[in-house]
Amino acid sequence: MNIGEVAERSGIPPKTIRYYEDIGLVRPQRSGNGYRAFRKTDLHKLAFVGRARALGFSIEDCRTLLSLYEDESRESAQVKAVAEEHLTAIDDKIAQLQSMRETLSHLVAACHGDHRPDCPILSDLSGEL
Amino acid sequence: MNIGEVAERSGIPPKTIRYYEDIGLVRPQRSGNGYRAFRKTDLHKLAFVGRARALGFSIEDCRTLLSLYEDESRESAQVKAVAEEHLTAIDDKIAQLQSMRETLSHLVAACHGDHRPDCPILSDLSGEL
DNA sequence: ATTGAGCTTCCAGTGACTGGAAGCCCTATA
DNA sequence: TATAGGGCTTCCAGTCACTGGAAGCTCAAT
Repeated sequence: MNIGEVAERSGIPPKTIRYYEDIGLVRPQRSGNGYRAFRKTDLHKLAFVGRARALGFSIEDCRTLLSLYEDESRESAQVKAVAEEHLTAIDDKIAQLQSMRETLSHLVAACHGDHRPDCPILSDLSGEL
Repeated sequence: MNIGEVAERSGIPPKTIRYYEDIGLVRPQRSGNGYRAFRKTDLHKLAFVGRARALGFSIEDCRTLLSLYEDESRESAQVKAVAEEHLTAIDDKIAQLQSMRETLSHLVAACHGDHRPDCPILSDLSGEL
């Protein structure tokens, strides 16, 4: 398979696939013409990474998860630990965003949003009490 | 004021303040010795940016908000528009994270997390049905 | 023979910093 | 007066995960 087909099948753009090769996530072979020659396992790996990325895992997490996936002597506890840590990070992020959302929505609601210059959003940002 | 004092008072690290000068957010004067000489208005601006950043506004948004703040002929509708757009972006982000959280938490709950290798997290990522 | 699509590499840019190195400036102490 | 330290300066490079673009090779079809 050439990169285009792999891109289509995995949903990952060619550029990104090349980048993943650069950083050693996949190691496709090469055909005589210099084109990358992907095997099924490469496609499989890329799809795996695509799904992990969609769940927000970092590239380093993906690397870890891939190696656990390929390690038959893994313990599921190792996988779970990675996932739980990521879940915690997601929760922290959500909490942070919700706190921003809270403040911001109050400010937006308080701003009349007309042609007049006075604005509680700017007042807040400028540190007025 | 030197950069250290401004950093302490605004809560923004010296490195970041220099960066903000680089990109033209603040334009402190210079003392004879080459040190940056911040006035009260510079400190005020930096604190403004610090609060805007804490609400998740991008640097470009901060630039816009600062210029609106300094523009006496602004209309509050302009400020509100920026804030509402950002609020929408935050909501999108939260929704995306919650969707990840949803999937991930189910997977984590389903993984027994012991010494055995079989793991529903890896199964899911590998595309098993 | 030529087009056009697809592939290759390499370089640069994104956002918003952050770390580090090399070196000047200022104050205090021995 | 020498020196030690801390603070300041600039510049370069790295972060994360791509993404865009340029120059050029390959391949299949016309």
